[in-house]
Amino acid sequence: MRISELADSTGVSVATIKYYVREGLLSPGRKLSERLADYDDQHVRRLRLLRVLRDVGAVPVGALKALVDATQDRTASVHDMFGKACDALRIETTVPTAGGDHTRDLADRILAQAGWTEVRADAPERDHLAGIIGVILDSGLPTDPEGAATYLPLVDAIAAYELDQIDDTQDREAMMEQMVLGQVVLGEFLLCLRRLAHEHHSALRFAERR
Amino acid sequence: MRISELADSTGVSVATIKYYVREGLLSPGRKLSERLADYDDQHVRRLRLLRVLRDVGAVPVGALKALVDATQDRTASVHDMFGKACDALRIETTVPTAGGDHTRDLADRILAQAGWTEVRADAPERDHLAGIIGVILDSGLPTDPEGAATYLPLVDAIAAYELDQIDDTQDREAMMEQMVLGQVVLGEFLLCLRRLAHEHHSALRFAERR
DNA sequence: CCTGGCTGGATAGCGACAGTATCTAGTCTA
DNA sequence: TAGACTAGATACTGTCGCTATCCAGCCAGG
Repeated sequence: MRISELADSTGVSVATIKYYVREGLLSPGRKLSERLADYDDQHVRRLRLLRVLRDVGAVPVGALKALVDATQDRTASVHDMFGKACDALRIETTVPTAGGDHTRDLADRILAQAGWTEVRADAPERDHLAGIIGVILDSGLPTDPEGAATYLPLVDAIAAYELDQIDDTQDREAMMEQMVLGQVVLGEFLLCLRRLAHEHHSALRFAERR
Repeated sequence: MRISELADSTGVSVATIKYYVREGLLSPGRKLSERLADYDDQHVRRLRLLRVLRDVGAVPVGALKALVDATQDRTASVHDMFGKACDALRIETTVPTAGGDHTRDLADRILAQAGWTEVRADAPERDHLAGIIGVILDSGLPTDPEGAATYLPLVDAIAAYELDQIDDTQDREAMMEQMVLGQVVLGEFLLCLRRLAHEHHSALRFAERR
């Protein structure tokens, strides 16, 4: 398949495909000659994935690169690969590390309470969680101390269900694809449902009230 | 309080404050003279809120404007205001409306199944949900047909809990602030916990596996 | 009273990001 | 063999969220 066909069958412009190849998101086609390369179904598949991640999840190009690199590293276990995916997909929101050690401690306690014992001790996500806890604490959000207790079993159920869906008879790359799509698309799905649920419950409580 | 004090006590530069005033995110100070205006605690509060929304939630400035406008409209009910907040906070990810009526139908069915009867019939979020369902369907994500059934009670519980936390003895603006912070910060909290849970469950299943 | 720093308001500029366009020189293919 | 297409390099564009500069004018301290 030539580049123009790849463009047509994915709806991505030739210029953008070249850009993605430059950025290392997509491997160059198999060279047939100096001025001609061949692209295959893998390219179509990858390109479709990249577009979904960008269109639905607004994943930055740099994060996509990290994802690709994680997939490429054949020495890592599947779990390590998934860990890197989690790291890359945490859109880098600058949570000003307020609270310091205290919030970090609270974060660790939440992990323990949830029973998530297998999370890497140095996972960047831990710091992120601590940061968010800091923001929650000093933003005047009315959170009761048992707030986390309400969330944890629910989140655990969701994550367990999603991981359960992954078909582990496939190859590494396909599994990574499922993991990443799950993170991003189902994450968006989740937030969307939550907003709808908010609207419903807000109606029950506040409709007609000025 | 003069503008430089407002800047100091929020950590936001004077230039940025001026920019926010220009964009209508922040009301101009009460004019004391041609070249001097007075800012009060409301400004500090608003500015802190704006920064949290941008730093943690990466909410675009345009969306912040929509939020401010929704708060300002005193004729709307609290629920209408919250509805507008939901609309503004759905970061506009271009979900290519694949599937057409079919996915819209599936979306309606999910709402019915969840029992969220109070969602506006013309809520933009419904289309967004339909779009996401479209993406899920043709992205090869292994979703069993009962997938939604797993999510709905969990999401409903989370949303109900969050709305329950809102203190309705306060004024309109304070309630809006709580609602918006809840949407954004707790949304981030939720996704963060979910990533951690993914990592834990992935470890249980895939550690050491190449 | 004057001088230096701060102010509101307007306008212009900047850096990151995600492409898009153009150019070159070569290569198919009809 | 002419016209369309291609890889690769480089330059440009538009949007976003600020920053910086400029212009008067006011105000407070010496």
